[in-house]
Amino acid sequence: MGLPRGGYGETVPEGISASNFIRDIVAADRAAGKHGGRVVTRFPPEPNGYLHIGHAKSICLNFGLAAEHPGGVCHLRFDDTNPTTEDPEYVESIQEDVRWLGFDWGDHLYFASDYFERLYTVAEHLIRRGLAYVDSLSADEMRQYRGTLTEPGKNSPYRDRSVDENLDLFRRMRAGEFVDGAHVLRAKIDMASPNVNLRDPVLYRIRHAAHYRTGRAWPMYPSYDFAHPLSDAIEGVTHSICTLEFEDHRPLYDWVVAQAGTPDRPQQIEFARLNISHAVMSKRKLLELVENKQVAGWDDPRLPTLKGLRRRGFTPEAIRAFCEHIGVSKRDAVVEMQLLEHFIREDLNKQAARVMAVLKPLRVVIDNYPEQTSEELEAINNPEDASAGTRSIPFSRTLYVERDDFMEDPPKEFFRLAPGREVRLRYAYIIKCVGVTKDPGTGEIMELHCTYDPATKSGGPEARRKVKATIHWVSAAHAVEAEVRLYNPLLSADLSSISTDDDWMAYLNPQSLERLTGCQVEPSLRGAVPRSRFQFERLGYFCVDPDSRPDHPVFNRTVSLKDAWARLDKRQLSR
RNA sequence: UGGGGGAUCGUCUAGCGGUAGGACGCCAGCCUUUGGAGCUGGCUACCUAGGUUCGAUUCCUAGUCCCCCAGCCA
Repeated sequence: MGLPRGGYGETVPEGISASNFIRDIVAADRAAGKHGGRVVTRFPPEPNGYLHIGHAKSICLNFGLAAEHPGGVCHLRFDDTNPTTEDPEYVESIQEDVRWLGFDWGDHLYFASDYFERLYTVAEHLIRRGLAYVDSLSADEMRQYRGTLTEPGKNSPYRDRSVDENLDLFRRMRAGEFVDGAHVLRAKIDMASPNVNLRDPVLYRIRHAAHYRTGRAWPMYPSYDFAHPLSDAIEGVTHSICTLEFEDHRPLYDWVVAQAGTPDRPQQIEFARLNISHAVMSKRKLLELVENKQVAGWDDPRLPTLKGLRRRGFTPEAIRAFCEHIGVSKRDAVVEMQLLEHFIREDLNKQAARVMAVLKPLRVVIDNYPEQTSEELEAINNPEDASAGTRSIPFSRTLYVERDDFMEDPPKEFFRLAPGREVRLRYAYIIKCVGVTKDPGTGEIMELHCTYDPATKSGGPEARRKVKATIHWVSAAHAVEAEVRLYNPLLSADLSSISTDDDWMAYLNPQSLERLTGCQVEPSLRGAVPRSRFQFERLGYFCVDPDSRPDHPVFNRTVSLKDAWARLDKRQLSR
């Protein structure tokens, strides 16, 4: 399996690529020899936050496109044109996340801030050609002059300043002679345009702020609408792929790109951003969650950030498969969380070693099993992968089973353990429940007494005897105590269905995190390394959290197994 | 009421004038020492109304609904 790469000359066939409208455009352009037959894309984050799965869609699209075409390249460019929001921490984090996802930009790491001098030159060029002017309206006044969606704007009184005056003012802006907000550089396009983005957009604003890379070298900074198209042009990007909200910036993009003076002009193509049901995706809301301590941080496993998903136990392969599967279109879409879960289950089913872990332990004593002794049983590590081999697990007189696997008065659809009933202990024996010990005060079930049938041992003479259910267990004396964190949807409703955005926090699911302590896991899990992934048989996929310590293992549930019993249980069961 | 986009199973998506396909999900069954996985079968869709055409999801016209835009954010 080849990993998608951004370097020249590398092709990557990874699975089957479904067609989408952007793939079609790029392929057609290439076939037609447009852009000299090159394919150059870019992933252009602003380093002002952490990446989430929505970014993964864009990353997969851009790097994927480059990888699909011989000689294709995908750049990683930081669009760092706003010093007040950006931080090198994010630059690091974003690179780490893109790499973790499995992509490689090779030598093609760029920063818009590296182009500041060149951008400045283009701006002066625009001024000389009468295509840009220094405006001295206040922000408030500018808003008024801009008009509204239905009324045209009107020209600023400064719009007709001479080239010389503009040049002088602009140079003094650069020299730092003016305070923030005193002037801006605007493109001279059309204040009456029905597209408000064309009503003389701001190209430069004065901002006496230190930039994390250029420091105090610049007292003014280019806006996105100016820096982005030019950066694309400078880098020789052929296809500049962005999200739908930039659709009506495209005429401006083209206008700016035409000023770059580059032999080839990049083309902007827009697609719909990713939404996932019951997930918090907006930067603002994620920040709110983190700042209000509703979650443990940006890597909280309940968050759709790449760091959160990684800590949750997701694999890059599953995320890439998901991104490939959801496709690319221009419709506002909400993908169901179940689809993401499907892809992580599919991947982990193939990869993850099976182990036994009891989350809510109920003590079981096998009355007819000898005391002070134990035996080793052989267990299969992964039925999907014979090469994963086997391991041995200890069995003894006192065990733990899942409390949910016993019912004193079960409905007929329940075929696990109950008084007088038999079940198989996975890889061990068939046992029969012969007694229930309860707390005399509370009536709570404290312990089960069972008998075992030695002939039913796995591999033994009656091993093939059928019982209705097989349950997991651990030997009490050998088990390792662990903490297990279960995650449920962060939101109890779909944000897209909520009318007012203000009180979205009211929809936070108070049960989104369940911390289980006193769990009992099989001894092979002792010392499991952080981030390693397992299937806890019959329960789900779990990974070792970085919070784990040798004496205190902590597991995160990545996703539960599909559970036919849980489905039955939801419908009202007949007793 | 300006401009730019978008409407196909419950969800995501394919289709490019010729029987509307796939995936998730759901349902039923088989299998099973994970009520997992796997296997088999089934379920449900072209926003509306006109028109063009032998034939329209596709082309045309008129509507309807949804999203985005009035930062010196990106």
